[in-house]
Amino acid sequence: MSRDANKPSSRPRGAPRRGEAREALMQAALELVASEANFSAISLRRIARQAGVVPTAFYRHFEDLDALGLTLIEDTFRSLRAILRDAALSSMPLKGLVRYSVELFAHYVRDNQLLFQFVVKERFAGTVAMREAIHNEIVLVTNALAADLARFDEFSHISQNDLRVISDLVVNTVITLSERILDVDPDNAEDDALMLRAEKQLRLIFMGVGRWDSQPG
Amino acid sequence: MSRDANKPSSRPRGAPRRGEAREALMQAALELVASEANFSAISLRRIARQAGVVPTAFYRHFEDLDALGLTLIEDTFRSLRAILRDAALSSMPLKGLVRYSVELFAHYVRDNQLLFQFVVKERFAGTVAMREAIHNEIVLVTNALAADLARFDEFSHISQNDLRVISDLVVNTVITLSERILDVDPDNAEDDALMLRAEKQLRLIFMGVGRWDSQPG
DNA sequence: CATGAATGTGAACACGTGTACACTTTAGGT
DNA sequence: ACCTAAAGTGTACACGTGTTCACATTCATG
Repeated sequence: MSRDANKPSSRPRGAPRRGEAREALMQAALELVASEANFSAISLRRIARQAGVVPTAFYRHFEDLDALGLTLIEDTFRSLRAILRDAALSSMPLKGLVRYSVELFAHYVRDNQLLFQFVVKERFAGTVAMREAIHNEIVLVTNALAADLARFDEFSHISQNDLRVISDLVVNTVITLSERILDVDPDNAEDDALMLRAEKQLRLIFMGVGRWDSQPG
Repeated sequence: MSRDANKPSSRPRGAPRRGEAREALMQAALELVASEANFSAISLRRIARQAGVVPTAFYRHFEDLDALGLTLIEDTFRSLRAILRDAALSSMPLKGLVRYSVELFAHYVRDNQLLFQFVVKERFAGTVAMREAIHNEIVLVTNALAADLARFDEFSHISQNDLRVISDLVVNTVITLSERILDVDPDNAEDDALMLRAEKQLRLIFMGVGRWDSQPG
């Protein structure tokens, strides 16, 4: 709950704070999407109301709702890319990497609940532009993972193409994990079980890699 | 005595005209969802218009939009369950099962494009009731797969719980495949590549199973 | 045929919507 | 201290929405 009441006319003849409204609109959209079905079910006016802003003010910051959505998606993945870069996963021993990665990711998803909930919902139900944006970002992550895996001796017998196939499977498994974490009641200890399951699945995949034969044809 | 003896289907009391409008409404909803972002972005009136029916007629067949959506989900999975049952996958040799299953499923998804597109979009962006319905159906499929896998000698060393973990991974991989098939241009030969990738991923998983050790702790 | 339930119809209502417009206020560079 | 572009505000309009209500039609069954 915000401290000032949701009375729009209580503002002293104009809200001077700069750039604040833009942030407020984005946050409002996230909150509403989290409490409703999805983004397309929410109106511009509702977002403005939730942000404590007059409807027409929206246009000062975004061309339309689509632009807002794209900005949120961009923000999410910019932040995620930073996390993955700083984690420096490729400089770790493969042993224990799975557990560490899963915990890192799960933690991050929980810390950015609203953003990820937005992305999960819009991945298939969003506008064409949104869907494409999300898809492209996921492709980037998958490629980065493939490049990281290539540095491990355990993957030296895997062709570049197969590395991408494997990374794709890993990324999908992690995406599924995050979808489930977000579906669970926030303060629920149940997502330990979810993490354990994902961890098992990833270890299973890596076991398969040991027997995998990347020969042409 | 009544003379409706040779009528196989006992219609409800009164004069239920052929459920023509009901079918039209469902089909209209599917078409609109396929061409728009998702279900919540479509109004009752638009569905009625597309179905060639007056708005108020909607209420003769469904309590509200949610009920329509739930019916579509139910239909999709009823049909899918039938396919999987008739396929009798568990009576096949494990060898070649992967390729066969992938092709069967891909074919089926393409044949029921609109239905699956609906389910994919509503899986995370739908109403709570819809999301739960879809989730429950997927759990059923996963359990059935686990039971099927248990019959193969190759899985005899796997604990029941791990069988579910593995089935879960397999189901998620297949779901991802269908999402991608639906994203692709319908008459595009590109989904052969998608099927090949999914097939590789499933074989990788089953390779891991060979080395998997289901011991407690 | 007559009945009555299922089904179809059109008018009406109260309301939320996106957005254009003209206006005021603010903040930062000069 | 001034000027100007950016940000904020209230009004207004045309339109689509869900849902109600009373009425018309259909048609298997008694």
